[in-house]
Amino acid sequence: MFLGQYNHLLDSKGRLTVPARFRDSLTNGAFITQGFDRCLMVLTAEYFEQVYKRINAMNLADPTARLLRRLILANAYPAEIDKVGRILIPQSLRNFIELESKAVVAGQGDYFEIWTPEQWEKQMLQIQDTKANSQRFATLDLSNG
Amino acid sequence: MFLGQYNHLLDSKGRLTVPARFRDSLTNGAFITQGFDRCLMVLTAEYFEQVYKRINAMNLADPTARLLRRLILANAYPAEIDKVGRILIPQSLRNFIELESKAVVAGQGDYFEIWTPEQWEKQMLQIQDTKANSQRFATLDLSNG
DNA sequence: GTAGAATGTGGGAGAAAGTGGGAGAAAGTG
DNA sequence: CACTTTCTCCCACTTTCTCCCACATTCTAC
Repeated sequence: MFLGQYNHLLDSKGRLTVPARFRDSLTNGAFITQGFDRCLMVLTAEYFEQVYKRINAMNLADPTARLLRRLILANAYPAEIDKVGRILIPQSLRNFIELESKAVVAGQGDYFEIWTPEQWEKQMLQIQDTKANSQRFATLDLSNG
Repeated sequence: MFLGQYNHLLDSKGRLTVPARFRDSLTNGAFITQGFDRCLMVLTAEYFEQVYKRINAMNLADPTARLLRRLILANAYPAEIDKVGRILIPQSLRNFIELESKAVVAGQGDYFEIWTPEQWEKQMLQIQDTKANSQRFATLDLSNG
């Protein structure tokens, strides 16, 4: 399970070190893709397979389905971990979130996200607004069982 | 599986380099044809067979079926990969999407698409309209498990 | 507190990928 | 049948990528 946040650096070749605690979950392979909001998502192969199956089940004749397909698949890449635990982030994805040297890696349970420090900062401000929080999540069901 | 997007150049003879990561899937042959929307589709031989069978099973008395048949079959060509990994894009298909020098190659899982940068840009803008997305994604249940 | 291991970062060299063009073969035309 | 044009196969060059090693810092155990 991916938990916690880490500040890591990208090197000049676009490589990012995956936090050591995350690596065990990626031994069967991983995929990196555009996330919701201005961030990237890294998924385990298993999780990505699920998403892929759902997309593949959609009707090619439906224009919206084709759009969705393009969004997900044309922005997804297999993420291979090198010997010292880094993944290469494709140029097109770096462009999408305007990622340069500094990155925030944030665990999200079944997957993790990659942010620029600036965008992450904004997220944190939203999240730390406790007044807003007291109302915001009311509609979500967090009951147990 | 075809994933990711690549910006490649066509040379003066209309040849396009297939991304190296895509080539393994095309060793049994490939077909190129007009896609839905203003793009071209490149299919593996296996996948093309499937599509062909499905089209063949359609009722010839149905005008829409005949249209689809013409769209796909009359615009399909076998695509042969040369020694350095390029396919020749037939003139008629280049005309259809007004393809000149620059092309975007976009993975779509079982097949991949070829776009002009301009048309692809339009697609991406539509897709990244996040408000619309929240609705589109609702149809694709991304919850895990 | 110290030693050894683990983690994060940087860079070089060889290999692979992408692009361009020439010459002979094949196809089309009068 | 001769001629022109298009196509196909081959080679060459440049750029990018990938694999490998090296180093510094942090963490862990004793």
